[in-house]
Amino acid sequence: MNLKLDKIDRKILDILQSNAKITNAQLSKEIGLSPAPTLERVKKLENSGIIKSYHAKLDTDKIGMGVSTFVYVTLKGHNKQNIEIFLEAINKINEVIECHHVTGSGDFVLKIIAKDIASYQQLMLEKVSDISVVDNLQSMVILSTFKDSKVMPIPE
Amino acid sequence: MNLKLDKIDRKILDILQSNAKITNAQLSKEIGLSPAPTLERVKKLENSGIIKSYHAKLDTDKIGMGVSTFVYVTLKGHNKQNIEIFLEAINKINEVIECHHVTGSGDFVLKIIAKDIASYQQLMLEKVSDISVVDNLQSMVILSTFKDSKVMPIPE
DNA sequence: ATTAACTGCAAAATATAATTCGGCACAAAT
DNA sequence: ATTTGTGCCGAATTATATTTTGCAGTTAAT
Repeated sequence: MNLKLDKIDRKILDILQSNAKITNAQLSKEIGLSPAPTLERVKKLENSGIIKSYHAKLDTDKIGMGVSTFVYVTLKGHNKQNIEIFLEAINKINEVIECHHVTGSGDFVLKIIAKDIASYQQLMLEKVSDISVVDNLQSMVILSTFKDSKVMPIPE
Repeated sequence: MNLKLDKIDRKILDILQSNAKITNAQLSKEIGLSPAPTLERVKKLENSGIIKSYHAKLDTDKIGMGVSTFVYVTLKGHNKQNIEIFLEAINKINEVIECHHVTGSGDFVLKIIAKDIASYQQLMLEKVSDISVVDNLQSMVILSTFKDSKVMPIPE
């Protein structure tokens, strides 16, 4: 599978990142090709795994999930077994929508969403703090989000 | 506009969050309705703003953006004007894909992607550190991402 | 209770879009 | 020069979305 991306491919990726629901006909116009080769390129990008998936983005306030937070987690020991225990527990919690292993004094960064502060507190107390290998938690509540672009720049 | 979501709406949102490219026919099967009312519901969800947009998710490694980081930013003053100066500068940097105003001793959390560590360093030195109102920066490199679900739970 | 208005649904008809196919042009290799 | 491969286009075909019509259940007003 050839992964080299030309200018047109990058344009396609740009457009599909910001609007996945565009029709192939419209996409082909915007990149300056006819529908057939446009579709061919999109399929190639999908099959090669460059495009991993397509997702609907929801309004968190409107679905009643008004509270979003980042949580910095430190584990009791940084060994492999503890990490596995932690990840397994985290995977079961739907409100944890992101989990990243990071460098720095802490170990993990989580992104968590909740209905409100009360249910956030409950979630943290009952589910997250409760994970045996968790040593320390530091929460930051997101007051507002100014950028959440979903469009990554693509290097040449 | 009525924003009340019933069980079927929530199921639709669940499915579209994890797979936005499903056909209406298939979606209608999975929720147990015929295509017509299914489409009607999806359109309602779109028009009411509950579904904000649709996005392709790319493989960061395959597009050559292997480095992702969280950056914790403290401004020199927490006043409105400084925040505006900061946000304006941040908005121009494509590699900054997220920017959240958060509680805590610092002010903002950024998510930044870059080709590699070298270009990340260059980006930080030349563009981010350079913003006049930035006081302190603390970077955490993402070693690996275990969860990035794109599917938020929806309360009843 | 009876009617009217509304809502959500299904089935079929229609419109739109995706996909496939055949062939042409250019480029690289022999 | 000839072959081979790649990428493109236009047209035909197939699949899908969308609209329309009408029916049934629910609610509200008379």
